[in-house]
Order: sequence, then structure tokens, then C-alpha cells
Amino acid sequence: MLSKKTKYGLKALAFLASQKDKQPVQIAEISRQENISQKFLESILLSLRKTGFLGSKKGKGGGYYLIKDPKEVLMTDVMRVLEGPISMVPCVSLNFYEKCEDCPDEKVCSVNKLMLKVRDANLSVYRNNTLADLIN
Amino acid sequence: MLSKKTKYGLKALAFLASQKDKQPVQIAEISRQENISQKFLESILLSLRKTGFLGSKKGKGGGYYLIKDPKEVLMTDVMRVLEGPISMVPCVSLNFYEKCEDCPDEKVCSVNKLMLKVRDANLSVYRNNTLADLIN
DNA sequence: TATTATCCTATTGATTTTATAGAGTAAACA
DNA sequence: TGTTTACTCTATAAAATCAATAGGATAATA
Repeated sequence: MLSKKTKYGLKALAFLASQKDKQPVQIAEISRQENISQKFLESILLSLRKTGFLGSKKGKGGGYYLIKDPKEVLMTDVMRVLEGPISMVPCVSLNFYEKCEDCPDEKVCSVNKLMLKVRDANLSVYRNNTLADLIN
Repeated sequence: MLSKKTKYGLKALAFLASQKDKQPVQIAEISRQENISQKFLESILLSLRKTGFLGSKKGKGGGYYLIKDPKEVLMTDVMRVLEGPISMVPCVSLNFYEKCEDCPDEKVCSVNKLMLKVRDANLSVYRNNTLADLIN
């Protein structure tokens, strides 16, 4: 299941990407337009800022804005920040690899074998979609 | 993340599929061979029996065995039973469809749009793999 | 200096996951 | 018929994660 955090984060990014100008948009407005709890959204946008997707401006006329062109924002990067690893098990993860404790040998592990295919399928979707592809 | 339930369930199914004969295998043996908590495995195997993947036999010489030929067991069916919906959001689910409360219109929803592609990518993996493909 | 709006930490409540315990039931076998 | 074996079932509990809330701090603007 997609976490609400990711869902809200994607909606917020798409909302910002669909703005005509590059003017900052306030959390309150995104929260209102996208039906998202404002406080929860605050923490999500903060993490997107800290990871380089968003910029922010404080005070009157402030808010959040996209740093890059939506066409340059890969879904792989967004998903890894919001949802975490794209792989369903750490032993097939490119960016978050970890050995399974219970598994004596990955090379003959049935789960590893299947999840490798799943990872590749998901990666190819996320690599071939940018933020620009999420809006119309 | 893949749940332990699914991971253990897949390993148990693969273990049963790799048996030469069709003789029942005891929970205790699967648990030992695959490093799975026996009590937890019990409940997983029970659910696989109730959903038609496994048969069981009580008493001495009893245990669990595969009902169908591994080649006939699609991963879509296994995953839906063990892990639940293949879709990451209910609004793109084939078998567990549900409308999002917060979303006014799916047709213009950025999350829906992306998750539809993800669903199709995952489905194509699960539809093109059977239990037989998990073993060597 | 007053207002606006982001920044940050802490905490809480709900839900899900991952088991564990223990008694019950059915089959095999001597 | 009685004992052993091994699955069946329900209940419960510990742990982890998720989703949300509270409230004050900080910085920019006018």
C-alpha cells in the first residue's frame, strides 16, 4: 500500500508543478485544494525541501515552490524520498541493500528471484516518468 | 515492503514445490529448513489451505502438500492471498477497487495516473510467473 | 514591531504486523 | 481401544509503523 505521506507528497508536487508561474504557494492553499491535513502536509513538504525538491520562502508572500523543471524530476527519486526503497525486500535493493538474516543464499532464494523481477518492473516505470508526466 | 507473512508463505510454497514426491511435509520440517517461526508458519499454511493452494493431512505421516502443479499456480493469485491487493492504491485495483474519499476525480488525479502504470507493471510480472518459476 | 508563514521537536492515538499460547480435532498405528 | 502425531482454531500480546496533532521557534515582509 502507498502511504498517505507519499500520496499527499505526490499530490502536492503535482499541484506545484501545475502552477503557471514560479510564485511560492502556501501550505494552507495546497492543503485546502488537495484535501490534506495541513499539519501533516507541513512535515511532508519540509522533507521534500530538505531533499532538494522544493524551495521555500518565509513570511508574507511566502510558501513552497519547485526547484527544478518538472520534466527533470524523476519518479525514482521522488518515490525513494517519500515512500522509501522501491524494492520490496532489502536483498534486491540498489540503494538500500541489506542481506536477509534468515536466508542462507540469495542466489537460490525464491523470494529474491521473484522480487528482482518486480523491482525491475517498478524501476522501469519510475525511471520513465517525471513529475511532468503526472499533470495533464 | 513485503510482509514476513508473504515472504514465509512464498518460501514454504517453493519448498513444497521442490519436493520430488507429493508426500505431505510437516510444518516443523518446513519451519526448520526455511528458518521460519513454526507457530507463525502454521497460520500462514492454514490460510493457504483455506484458499485452495495447499492440502493437508492430519496425524502421523501428515503435513501439507501442493494441490496443483507448480506450473499452474500463478503469482497473481498467490500474492493476492498472501500480501493483499497488487495495486498500491484501491482506486486502481482490479480486484479490490475502492474510491478515494479525498479525491474528487480519479481521471485527473496524478497519483491515480502513476499508480495505474505501476499496477500494470507489477501485474505483468505476477501474471508471467508461476510457482514453478521460483524454483530452479 | 506586528504579521505572516515556514521550521522543528515531541508526542499521541490508531492500526498493522508478527508473533505466542494453549486447548481442540482428526488420523495413524500398535 | 488408547497413544502418539500433527494439523486446527481462537485469543491475545508485544512491537513496529503510520497518521496526525500540538505548540513554540524562526525568519521574512511591510
